[in-house]
This record gives sequence, C-alpha cells and structure tokens, in this order.
Amino acid sequence: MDVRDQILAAATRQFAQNGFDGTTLQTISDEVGIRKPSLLYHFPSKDALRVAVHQKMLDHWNEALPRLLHAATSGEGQFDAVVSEMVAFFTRDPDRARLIVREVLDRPTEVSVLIKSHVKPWVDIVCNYIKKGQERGTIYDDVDPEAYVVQVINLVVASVATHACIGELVPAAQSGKVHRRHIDELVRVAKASLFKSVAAPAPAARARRASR
Amino acid sequence: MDVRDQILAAATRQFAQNGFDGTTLQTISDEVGIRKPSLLYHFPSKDALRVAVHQKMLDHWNEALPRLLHAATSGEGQFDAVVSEMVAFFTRDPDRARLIVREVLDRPTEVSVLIKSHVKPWVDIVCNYIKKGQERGTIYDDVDPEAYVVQVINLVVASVATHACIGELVPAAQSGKVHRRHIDELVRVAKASLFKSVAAPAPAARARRASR
DNA sequence: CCTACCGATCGGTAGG
DNA sequence: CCTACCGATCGGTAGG
Repeated sequence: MDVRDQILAAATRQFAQNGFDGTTLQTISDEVGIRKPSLLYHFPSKDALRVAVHQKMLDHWNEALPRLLHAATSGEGQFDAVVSEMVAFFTRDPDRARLIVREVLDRPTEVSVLIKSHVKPWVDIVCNYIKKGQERGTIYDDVDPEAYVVQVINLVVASVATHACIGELVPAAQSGKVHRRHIDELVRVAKASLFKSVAAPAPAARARRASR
Repeated sequence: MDVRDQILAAATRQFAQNGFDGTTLQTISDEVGIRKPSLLYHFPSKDALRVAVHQKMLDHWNEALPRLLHAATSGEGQFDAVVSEMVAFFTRDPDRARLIVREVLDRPTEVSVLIKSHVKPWVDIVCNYIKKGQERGTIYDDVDPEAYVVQVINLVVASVATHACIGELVPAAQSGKVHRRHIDELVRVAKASLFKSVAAPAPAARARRASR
C-alpha cells in the first residue's frame, strides 16, 4: 500500500475514533511511521486531509448504491437488499458510521448541502417505491415516505456508530457475531413498520422464542 | 443566575456544538464574561467541568424518568407516555442529545458502565412490560424486547441530535413546527413495529394523505 | 521524505 | 474574581 493510502487509512481511523479536533497530525504521522512535515507534503493541510478522507468514503458509497438499487426489482426483496447492503456497508467498517455522525455534529450546514446533492436523489427513488406500494396496498397508508426513509437511514448509521457502547445492553445470544440480535431487530422494526403483510417470523426470532 | 450555572450552561452549549476537544476554556469564559483563571476557580480543570456538565444532565434525566414511568399504567398509553416524554426531553434542548452522542463516540467504555448502572434498570422495566404484552397477545411475538428498546432509544436520541442537519431532507408540511413530520413518523415506526393492533391513523397522517 | 524551527494557542498556576 | 505568566503542543513553513 502506498504512503498516501496509509495516511488516509490512519486519518480515517483516528478521525472516527477521536474526532477531527481530537486528532493531531503528529499521531497520524506516528501511526504511518513518517514525520509530520512529510505528511504535509502529501496533504497541504489538516483540513485538506479531512476533505480527502470524506471524499474517499463518498466514492465508496456512490459506487455501492446504484449497484444494489438496480440489483433487486421485486417488492419486498428490493427493500431487504437496500437495508441489508446499507447495514453491510457500515458494519464492514464501523468507523464509516462514526465518521458520518461526527461530521453531521461538527459541520451540520456543510453536510446538509452535501446530503441534498448526493443522497436526496436516492431517497426520492426509494420514496417513489414506497408510494407505489401504498397504491398497490402492500405498504401501510400512514407511512410518511420521506420521513420514513430518513429515519431508517438515521437508525442504521446511528446503530452501527454507537454499537460498541450501547450494544452491551443487549448481550449476545450465543458466541460468534455479537450484534446479530441488534441488527436483526433493526431490520425487523424497519420492515414491520412499512409492510402490511407480516411474514412468518425469521428463523432467528423463532429460535429466540423457543429458548424462553 | 449565579456564575457557576452560567459556566455550566455555556459549557453545555459549546461541548454539544463543537465537541469537548473543539471547545476551549477561553471561549467558555468569553461567553460568560469572565477571565479564564476565574473559570478555573469554579471548576478545577476542563475535565472536571465536563463531568459536571454530564452530571447535571444525568440528574435531570433521573428526575424525569421515574415520574413518567409511573404516571401511565394502561397498555398503549404507557408506551406513548414514555416515548413522548423522551422526545420532549431531548427536543426541549437538542444539545442534550448531541452531548450524549458525542460522549458515546468519544468515551465509549466510560459511557458503557454508566449506561449499565443508570439506564439498564429502566430498560428492564420496559422489557418486562413488552414481554407481558407478548403473553397477552397485544405485542408482536417476534419483537426482541431488549434489542427493541435499545433501538428506540437510539432512534430518538440520534434523530434529535442530527435533526438540524438531516431534517432538511424532510421539508415542513406547513409553517410552524418544522420537525413535526419527522417526530410523528418516528413515533409511528416505534409503535407500528411493536403493537399488533393498528389503530386508526393519526390526524396528521390523514391530513397528509388528503393533500396528495 | 527529512531536520530545524515558528507563532499561536492550549490547559493550568502563582499570587494577590 | 483578576493580572501575569508557564511549559507543552498545536498546525504549518523553510530549506534541503
């Protein structure tokens, strides 16, 4: 891996973990194994490094989103695909979620314009899908499409970002994946508040009931 | 208002807005109208000030929670009371939500032990209520009580904390309260994914449908 | 990519 | 509650 990518990786980790103001160019340089002025040769300022970190994540996101939105086409399957891929995207590297939440808190106005240009179009697509479902009668009539989508995104990102801390309230059902219960319930809440047809409980839920 | 409270108020606002590391004792002193060493007379260190800020919020919370949990006793009413009071508590001063989210990100292990001692007992109470509802048949069988409660708390706090930024994706239905749609949908999602009986749509939802 | 160095600002102290 | 001041560290530059 070339030096520039090492710097980006270290910066991403530390910005997510300790925040932008809580991170110094010194600690990033230390992690990479170079001197501070060498870092400033690759990125002209701390702020330029921050922008580069977020640009890289945005690129990842813009590449993943269209693929999954066009992958599935049938009713409930599409919804599962979108939510599952979102969860997968963030759980694969929880620092992504933490980074977003921090940026939303630190620079709300800047993130707001970025959301309107990059996220809004995708939200609208899912909204249209929900409205069609309402006309077809498969989706609850009193769902507020825009607000619903925003809440689900909010729920997924916040859930992953805070899981390391909050997740300990929900002990693992068994060894292995610690956050399966957490994520399963998230998906269940999102679906149960959207689709009229209550499908048969998922295997995980059935197993849980059996063990009580 | 005495000086100590002024310092606490200014610190709360700035910690929530710019984070702990993004706030300096100088800017807090400036807001209060005193010199930095005078601030350090009231609070021995920056960290002591942080602890005091969080202690004050925790006191508020510990005072509000038992009152509302014992206020309502009947089925769906109790749930509404708890969620509504939670939303009210945080929207009354959104900085409270931002402060919590920041602390969860900045000091996950410390917050974790605090949650286990101060929040866990209340979560257990709500969980028992959910389990009774499941036996009685009023609550969905495949709800995972602990995970559900954690997700709802997560949703409320994150929703309020990020509303200033994310909320702009959901334009106001009309003048006045900008976030009514946002909050209404939050409560709807929480309830629709819990209670089997789908009550008549709320007035707001009916009005929204009529306007389409 | 390094050494050497800079002004500014940080949290905190001395002393009144 | 103030003035005066401190060592440490910050982001960043000069120059090679």
